Amino acid sequence: MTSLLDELSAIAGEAFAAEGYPTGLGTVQPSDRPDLAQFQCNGALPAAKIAKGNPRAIVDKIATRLKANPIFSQVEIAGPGFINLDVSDEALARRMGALATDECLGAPETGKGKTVLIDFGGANVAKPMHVGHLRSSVIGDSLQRLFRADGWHTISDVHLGDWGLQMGQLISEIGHRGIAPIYFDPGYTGPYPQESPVSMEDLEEIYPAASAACKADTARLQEARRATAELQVGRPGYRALWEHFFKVSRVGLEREWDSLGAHFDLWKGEASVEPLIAPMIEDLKARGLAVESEGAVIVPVAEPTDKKEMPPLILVKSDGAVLYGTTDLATVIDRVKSHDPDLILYVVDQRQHTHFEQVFRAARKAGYCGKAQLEHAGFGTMNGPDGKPFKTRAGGVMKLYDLIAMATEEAEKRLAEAGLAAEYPEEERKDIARKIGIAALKFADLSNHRTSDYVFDLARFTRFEGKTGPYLQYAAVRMQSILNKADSADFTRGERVVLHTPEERGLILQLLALPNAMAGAEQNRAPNILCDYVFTLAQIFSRFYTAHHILSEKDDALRTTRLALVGLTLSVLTKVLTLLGIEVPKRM
RNA sequence: GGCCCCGUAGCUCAAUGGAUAGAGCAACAGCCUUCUAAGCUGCUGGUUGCAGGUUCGAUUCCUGCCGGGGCCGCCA
Repeated sequence: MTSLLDELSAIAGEAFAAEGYPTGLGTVQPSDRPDLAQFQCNGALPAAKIAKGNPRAIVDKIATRLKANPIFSQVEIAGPGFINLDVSDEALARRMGALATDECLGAPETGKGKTVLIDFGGANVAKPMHVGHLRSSVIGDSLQRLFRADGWHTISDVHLGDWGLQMGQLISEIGHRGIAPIYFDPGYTGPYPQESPVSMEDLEEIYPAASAACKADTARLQEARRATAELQVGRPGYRALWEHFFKVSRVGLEREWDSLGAHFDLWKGEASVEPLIAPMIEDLKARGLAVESEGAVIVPVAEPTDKKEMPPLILVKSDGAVLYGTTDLATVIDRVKSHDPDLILYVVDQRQHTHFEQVFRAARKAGYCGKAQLEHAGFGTMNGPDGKPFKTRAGGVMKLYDLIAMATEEAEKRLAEAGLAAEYPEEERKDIARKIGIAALKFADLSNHRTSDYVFDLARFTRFEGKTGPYLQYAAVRMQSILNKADSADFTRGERVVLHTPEERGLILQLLALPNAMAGAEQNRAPNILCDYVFTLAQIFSRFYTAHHILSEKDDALRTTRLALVGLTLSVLTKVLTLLGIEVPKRM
């Protein structure tokens, strides 16, 4: 089903076309002046520019045509050439009926027949997830949900960091400690033990130690580089160790993402494309796209029109090891071959923008993209109160697990303060607190523009008042509570509604705007548009709720209409929260 | 040094080139014997960093400057 806004735009577009102007000028948008009208169309102004005519004369003609359409209850000319529009109550009620019976609640079908592959999560093997992984996980998962809801075929891939220098650092550190000598014995070729010589907890301790050792001692760094290169050319003992790292890490990572509610279709990593790398480099060399330079193999990607200097993409280092740019490029080949996507979206820190620009250019030059558009959807950092990237009090990196625990604890505090859930079973209260904590983190993260940094403030994020996740959950719970009571009283929810008041009209208009919010969020890869939409919906609902008492309403027609509005609002609210990855408890 | 992003109310943040730049928090004045007082109504708060330019119209596009962050060939 097309959205109300699209229908109005089409009507206005026809009017412009009939006067000899481009259809696109008919774009109708919600009015900037709700006191004057519900909608506005500004197309007459650019039309006047095209025709070099007087906007007023054009707008008169367009308005006359629009007035002939009974969908409008008001068509007025205002200002330099704006057209203010109101839609009739009958048309709104009809639209609402259609919305209520539509399972998708009017979701746009922008992705019909198209495939998007989303690369997010950003985690590495052997490293615990920390606060830096929150944004990629939360934004990526939300985009995945949104694209799917808009009709796209979506494929998500964690694309684990499992093939670079950090692997060599781990291996050489384990060698130094003599934990598992069998993997380092050049004379031994297997089979290697089934059981991992190191646990996730071991890795969490070993990796920082290895990293520090390499930083302090260049000999150790050389050793780690050598181990990396040997792993990549397939030394059996190292490969066997690597397998253990991957398996052990995956268990821990899955647990973390489960608690965040983020899921991946594919658990591939940099190493998955290892077999593709050598042929790819051969191919690039053969075609003269890759060249040797200072002992390394590079792909120059600078273009004459560049204003900024664009360093080449380094495929093979002078020590023979490959880099993440190499695996990223090979991954494009793999993804195009396996899924033939229309779009590959990389939800990765904004600071890696240049890196992706290099990889994308190399992929295009080599013709590896198929029909896929490659796009980096970067994001800003989560900062502490000092405006610098978030740290623990001690100045270290906070683990994601600890962050979630902190949020849950804060949520429990808030519940106690508000006197909510006090008499519920312990287990249920814990579950509610967990859902609130996650909602607080996610909504705070997603409601900021993707590309901007934001300040972490847990006390603010977990409030039940204001623009927060917990507030929206509470709003949903209370709507559900009204509906439960209505069911107990055997009240029916109307199918045909009769709109009478400004509060009812305001609510229905916002409900009907859902498809546009979804389309806008998709187009800009911007979940904050959904956050704005859903918060505004809750505000408008509050106004409606305050103005009209529902369960005590004596007039059956009024009560059924209003119950229908409550039901529909709850459906839309829940749906948008789901797109944001936020769960609503049954009660609070 | 070069390049990229950002600079909006006291604070945290929004705003496809369009009317009077909006929310939340904070402050102030009202509103609960009624569906969970989650809020609602009203009020206060701005030279959109500065200076130019394009445009009928600029927070938005262009140029310069100031301030903050980031990136800049063998880490990811």
